[in-house]
Amino acid sequence: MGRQPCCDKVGLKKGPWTADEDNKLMNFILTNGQCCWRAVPKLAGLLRCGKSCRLRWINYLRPDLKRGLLSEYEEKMVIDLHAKIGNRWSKIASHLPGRTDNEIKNHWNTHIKKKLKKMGIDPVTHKPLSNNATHQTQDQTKQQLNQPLEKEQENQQVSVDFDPIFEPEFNQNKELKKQETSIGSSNITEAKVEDNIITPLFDTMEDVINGFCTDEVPIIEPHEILVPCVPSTSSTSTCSSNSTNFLEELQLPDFEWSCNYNSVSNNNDANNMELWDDDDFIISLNFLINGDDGGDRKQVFDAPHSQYSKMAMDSESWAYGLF
DNA sequence: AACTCATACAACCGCCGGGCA
DNA sequence: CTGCCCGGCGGTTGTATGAGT
Repeated sequence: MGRQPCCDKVGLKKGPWTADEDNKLMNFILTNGQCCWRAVPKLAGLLRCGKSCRLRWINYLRPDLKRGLLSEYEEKMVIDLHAKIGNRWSKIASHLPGRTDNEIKNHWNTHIKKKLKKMGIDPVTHKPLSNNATHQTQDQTKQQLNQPLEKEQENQQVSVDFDPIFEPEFNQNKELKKQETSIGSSNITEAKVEDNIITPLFDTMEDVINGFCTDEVPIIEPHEILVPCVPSTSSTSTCSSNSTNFLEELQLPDFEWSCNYNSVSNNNDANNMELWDDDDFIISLNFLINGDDGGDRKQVFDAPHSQYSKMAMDSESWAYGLF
């Protein structure tokens, strides 16, 4: 007996999502939270399969997504992590807040792979390609790859000294892992070895992002979130103000960057790892909710309070892990 | 201006593993 | 223990866009 398809494919729409579909999905998730994805399309009035909805939300609609090309620093992190754990894009993505596995995977395939090859590094093994000519470029490569990092290290006064690409130790670890697993060790052993490989990352990156990992995002209780425009008697309600700083008013849970990190993020440097800035978020949100491309950004702020209330999460939404 | 090719990225597909009855 | 459901993951494909001729 064959496996049941994830959804009834007859009559379901495929291909690029329209603004209207995005709108419906966005509104549904923001109103009801993430629940059984299979039921989402029906409930949201979409002719899509649940899987497609999930993908769309995770890879495109999630408000906490970061946009634009990966910075050099993020790229470096991806390379480091790939060297440690291979094509485990979701794991890699979990170390880069605001980035999705799909995005990283695409970026790897389109940019980083080529870059590494050009630099004489095998993108699969992260070892120098066996070509004398390429050896000459190794030092340059190392310099180039480390440059942005070193630059940032100076700024951040942190040490990121573990570079698996050029650390023989890394390959030793890898070999060790292979050996242990090939001996017929249990999954537990494998997991332990993996942990050993991954652990040093936190020792180093910890200083950079203050130990942040999306796997370890502290759970924020619903009551801890202040949502503007939800009818409230609070005198501190920011609803009444006509401030244009929507995000400030929204007080969404934010990532806690280290002070050092924040200081870097404040630069207008391309290497920054910052989430959407207010404008990006507003434009996107406005577009999604109103079908407006942001030409009249004011619309969001002038919207009636009931419109903001779409953003209000009940406890259930949070229980489902929205955001 | 029209065409071709390359590139980037969104979306799909099939498989896997965890949870549950 | 078994089978099913569901979410998640990684590989692959499809499509839009830009660059080059």
